Amino acid sequence: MNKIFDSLNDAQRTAVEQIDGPLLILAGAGSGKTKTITSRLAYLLDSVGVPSSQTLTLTFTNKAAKEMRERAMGLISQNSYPPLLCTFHKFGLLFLKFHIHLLGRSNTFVVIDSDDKKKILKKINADLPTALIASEISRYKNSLIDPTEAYAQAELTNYKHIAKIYEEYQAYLLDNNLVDFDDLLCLTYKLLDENNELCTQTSEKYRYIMIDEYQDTNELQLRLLQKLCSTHNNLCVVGDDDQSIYGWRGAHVRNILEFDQDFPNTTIVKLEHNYRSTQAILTVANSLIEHNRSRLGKTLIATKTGGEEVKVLSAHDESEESQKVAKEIRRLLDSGVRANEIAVLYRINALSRSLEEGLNRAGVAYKLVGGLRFYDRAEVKDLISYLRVITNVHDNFSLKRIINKPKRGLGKATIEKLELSAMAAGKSMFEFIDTLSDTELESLARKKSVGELRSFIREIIELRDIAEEAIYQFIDQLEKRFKIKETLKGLPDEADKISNVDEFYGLFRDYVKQNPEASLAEFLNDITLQSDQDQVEGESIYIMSIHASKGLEFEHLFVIGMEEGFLPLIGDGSDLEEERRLGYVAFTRAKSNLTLSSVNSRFYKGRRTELQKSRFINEAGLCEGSLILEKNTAYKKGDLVRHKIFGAGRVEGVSKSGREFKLLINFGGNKRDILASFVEKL
DNA sequence: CGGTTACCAGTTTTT
DNA sequence: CTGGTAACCG
Repeated sequence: MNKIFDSLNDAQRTAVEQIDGPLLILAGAGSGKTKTITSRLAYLLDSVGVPSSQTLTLTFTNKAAKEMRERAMGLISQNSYPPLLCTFHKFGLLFLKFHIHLLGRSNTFVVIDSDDKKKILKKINADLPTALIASEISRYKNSLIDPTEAYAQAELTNYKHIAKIYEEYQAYLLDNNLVDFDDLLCLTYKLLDENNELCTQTSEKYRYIMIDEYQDTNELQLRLLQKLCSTHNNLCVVGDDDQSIYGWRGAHVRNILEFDQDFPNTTIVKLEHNYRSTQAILTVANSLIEHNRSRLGKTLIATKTGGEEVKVLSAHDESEESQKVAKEIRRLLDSGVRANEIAVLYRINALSRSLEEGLNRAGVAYKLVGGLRFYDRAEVKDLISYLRVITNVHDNFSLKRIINKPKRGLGKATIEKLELSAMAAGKSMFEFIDTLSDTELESLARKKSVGELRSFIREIIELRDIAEEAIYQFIDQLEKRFKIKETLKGLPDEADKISNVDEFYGLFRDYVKQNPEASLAEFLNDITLQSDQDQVEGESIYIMSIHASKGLEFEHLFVIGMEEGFLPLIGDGSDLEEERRLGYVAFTRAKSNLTLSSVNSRFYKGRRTELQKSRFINEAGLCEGSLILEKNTAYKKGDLVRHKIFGAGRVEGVSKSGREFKLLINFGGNKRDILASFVEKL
């Protein structure tokens, strides 16, 4: 009990103790959000005596779930059974495993990822871009609109077309017993919505529900939560409206802004004490975010006073920018700062290239966070397809991916032919090929391929038996039979690919060791819901997009590309307030040092563009040359100066005029622009 | 079938 | 300038 409360401040403690009814915890950046949520869970179990099986804690990412679980387990007394703490999607998966039969479907379904989804869509439609259709279908599902409704409400022919594709896509999923990510949530909702008894029963089972990062929830998630707490309304959500940066992905900031309207009698607790950043950094972050109109309003209060001023660095172009940043980083490293305490952030990934060049030239090792995810790499997806076919030979989709890997002399046309004939015969491709005689097969494929196909079929069947009877031998047998690594030889980035394959093999072996009873199918569904968890440590600095930095913190932080058009990024669908929140998220990652940089021109999309400084620099209360590196003559806002005629004044702004600095000076209410050479520092 | 070249579009990204 | 895909020959 004391263990839980000892290190909490008053607001955190209030949040922990308020257990009944809706509770909104507005947790500012660095305010001890995870500590509060995990303490609350421990309090529920240990002090209130709620059985752990009656709690449900949901997060967005596996990483957050894992971190929270670890921290909660450290607080909870040993004798309680671990509470359910997982991602929204994992919860959906578990729920569907138990209840999907109520929709007339089998619980042997397979979860497909967005890549699979796009491939299916591409097959269905040739003309419209699949990315667009994928996101439209996702939008429909998240608004609980089925294909029939989508068609009915579509006015433009293009949308009718999309609705039609949506219908075919759904039929395809149903035929192959597949579910996509959105289905995990919308089918769960559907079950709860259509079965009152199940809804009541489920709500009564989870009497205390907590949601992390509530500002990232969408409409469907809100409605799902309303079902889940329909019998008790014991819903505690934690989030920060100022850190809502996923609007473009369907997150509704309104969910957090209007939480008390969705759940009447809400208690609101604000966590405004920031334990991460210095006062100097928080002043800048607060000043920026205050320019947003739609926010609940809170101000971060520093617990670390003082701190170095936020620096603004300007450069002529991206190569000078990265050179300057790299030089600063080099200096930090030379002064004994550990590499993993340094990070560089940017709004768009395209900015990483010049940065990487600069870092390489300065000999600074870096780790790029984000980029292509492990499970999305082609060679890893191939392996997954092998595993999927082995668990389910009827999976035509995965079969097509690997049937010619390694090459078996089958081209697009042959595969198409096989598929169509199989369809006509009412069989899956695997089954079809298996039941055909050699002569029949020869009429569909090259003679040379027939033998290859036969052995492919045989190996798959044998591997299926091995998976069932001796799963610990499975990986070795898979590699032995299909020579996966060998076929990667000679390809570009051969070493990387092979090491990814080895990594996958290792992951599989670990999984088998840890879950000896699990089947291949369970392994597959688990990894589909998993993102990159690699948090490689080592002596290198981090570079990543602002989005990827959410939830992280760094002692020394650089934010590059502070220009109009890059941050804020301007384009269709861009939202200035969300861009400002991105700036806020970026700034609040810094613990003791923050440096912003901007350039006069940047090479982007094949052309050089002249750029203006980001308005966010001004909004943050910084001005050009707030503190310019490498120039000891620079003035910054707040400096006292003396002019021969006007006397003493205070600097309010600094800008550049040719090679000189122009200062905006306030001489007792009289403001004037004056070149720096005409004044002296006091 | 499989490798080549032409062409196009081009934020942010988890599950 | 990139990277990814579609169309095109050997």
